[in-house]
Amino acid sequence: MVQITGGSKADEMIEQFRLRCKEVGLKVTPQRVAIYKALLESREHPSAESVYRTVSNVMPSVSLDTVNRTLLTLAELGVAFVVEGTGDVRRYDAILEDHQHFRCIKCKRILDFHCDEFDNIETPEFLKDKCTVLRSSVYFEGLCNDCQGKESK
Amino acid sequence: MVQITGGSKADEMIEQFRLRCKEVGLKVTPQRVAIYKALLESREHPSAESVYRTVSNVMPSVSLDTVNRTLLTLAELGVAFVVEGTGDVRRYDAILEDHQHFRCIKCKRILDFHCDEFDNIETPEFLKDKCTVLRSSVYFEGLCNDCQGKESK
DNA sequence: CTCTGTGCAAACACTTTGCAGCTAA
DNA sequence: TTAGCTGCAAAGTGTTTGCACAGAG
Repeated sequence: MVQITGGSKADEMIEQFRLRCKEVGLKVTPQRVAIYKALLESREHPSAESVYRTVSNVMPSVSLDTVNRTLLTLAELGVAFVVEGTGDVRRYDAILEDHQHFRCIKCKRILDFHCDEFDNIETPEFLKDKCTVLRSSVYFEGLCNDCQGKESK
Repeated sequence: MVQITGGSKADEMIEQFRLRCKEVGLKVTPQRVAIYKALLESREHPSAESVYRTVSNVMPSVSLDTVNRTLLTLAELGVAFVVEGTGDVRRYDAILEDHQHFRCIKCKRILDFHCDEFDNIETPEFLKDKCTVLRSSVYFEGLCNDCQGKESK
């Protein structure tokens, strides 16, 4: 849906990425640029493995580890992010009643809360054409009070 | 949709669980009951490891594998579920503009879509007291058309 | 020239699988 | 009795860490 139009827009984003790196004091290595570019061009929320395969085509010497580390770096820089919830161990819930989740990105704790207005999110029509929605939820992410104060990474 | 109302009706829920097992032809083993009970009583969306520790207290002989398998079974039964997105490999996204995600629970693919009304989800006041929300999103889960037809589990 | 970033390999953490003995029905 | 479970151990997958060398600034 969201479209990155044309190649020039991508170039522009890569330029911004370079600036952002310098701003924070990170080196602009060919690997980082290639990985960011691959992520930008991917329309499928790739896993590290998937980005690795793409980057390997243009830079066969790159390692999966570098891809992993770089993607994490990109997320820290704020030029990319981790899709909500992914990367966590599996967690279960026996509460079947409507409720929403807040997840602390530091300690990984999940807080339940409930807000009537979020109970019946309507599935957009165009989504119904593409898939069968079984569950929908509103999801919040951030820092819980316990983790908020602590500066320890 | 199984609707269970009430709060301190753990025994009642366990009874329903027994019935549900029989209904589907699953044996009601002490392990299954203990694991379901532990999950019911936990208020923190536990991981398998966490449930395992709890159950170990009352049944030291259980294995982590059984806990893992049983939790998956509970999710299939519909008496519990996997918290949205958890258990997947980490996935990244370089699109910073507002958009929402649909995730196919079978092939794990993620579809982007965009719906204005979901862009500015307001954080409930009481949540603001408990944590600092950095991101909020509306999330849909189900089967994509490609997986829909296929009966292969 | 210096110090960060990279590639490699080993270590980890979590999950899944195969199998033999056990047990709920 | 017997099909379905469980416990154990091993294998699989994804992620992290430690280290020496390479290359960006």
